[in-house]
Amino acid sequence: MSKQAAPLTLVDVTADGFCCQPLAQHRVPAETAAVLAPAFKALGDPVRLQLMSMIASADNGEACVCDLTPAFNLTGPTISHHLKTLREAGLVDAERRGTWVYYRARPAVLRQLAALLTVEPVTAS
Amino acid sequence: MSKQAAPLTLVDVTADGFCCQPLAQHRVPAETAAVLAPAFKALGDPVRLQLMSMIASADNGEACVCDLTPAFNLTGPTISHHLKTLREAGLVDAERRGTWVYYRARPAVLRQLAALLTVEPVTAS
DNA sequence: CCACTGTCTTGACGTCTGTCGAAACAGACA
DNA sequence: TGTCTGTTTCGACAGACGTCAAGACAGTGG
Repeated sequence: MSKQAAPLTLVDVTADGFCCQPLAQHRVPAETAAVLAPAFKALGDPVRLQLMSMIASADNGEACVCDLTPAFNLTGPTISHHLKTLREAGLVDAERRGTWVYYRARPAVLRQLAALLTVEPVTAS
Repeated sequence: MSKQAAPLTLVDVTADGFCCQPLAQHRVPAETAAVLAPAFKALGDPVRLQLMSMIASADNGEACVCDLTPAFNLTGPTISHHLKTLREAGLVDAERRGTWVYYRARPAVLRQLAALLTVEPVTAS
């Protein structure tokens, strides 16, 4: 993992306009790559990709852990670990309301990742 | 890594229309997640993200290993390993022409990943 | 045919990751 | 207060990953 021994400073990928020249138009600088790669890495696990989708597509924009966990054949701690990974990657926010904890997606970050991957319509080689 | 012990069958993510309902609109099924997650994982390393960008943004659409390697403080084998990862994830194609090997991006796959991450403009909650 | 250059594969090493069980923590309710 | 339910943290383990050095392979040019 490319010496990411850094403390994982919870980089603020949220700030709109941080980056996101389309990857195919301008070469991504090392600094930007170091910041964005963890977000892609967080989505690089099938369980987390589904979790992210379940949270982002939830009716009221948020999903309870109690709804998420039963959807997988995994233990509570494992789901909690994956959610922590998504949280540390800046992809979701967590909020405790009474007994349950609710997770909410951060659309700005998703938009940035999408913008980075955007490719011209056809380019016709 | 979530039992991805599967042989990594070089899934044909290329076929347009394979997937890619926006992640935030419809819950991603497990099957789709299993196919797409490796692509995100491949982009989850700063070096590979830069390699991908250098290849995708290259002038004639392709980049020679001889141009890629000197851009990093890494040995040839290491770069080769990362390129193999991108290849196995279906993100790039390789072609040998004479002495040099050229890598070329696969825009269709990038478009699919971008589509998956696409979020409504603002949603205004 | 034989060197030489460029690229890839192999083998090895330390680190990180995904998973679980057990235990700790936070709120709700009686 | 005490107990119960839901969630996270801790400790541990097998397996995967990133990196390199050494060797193998492919093409070029003498």
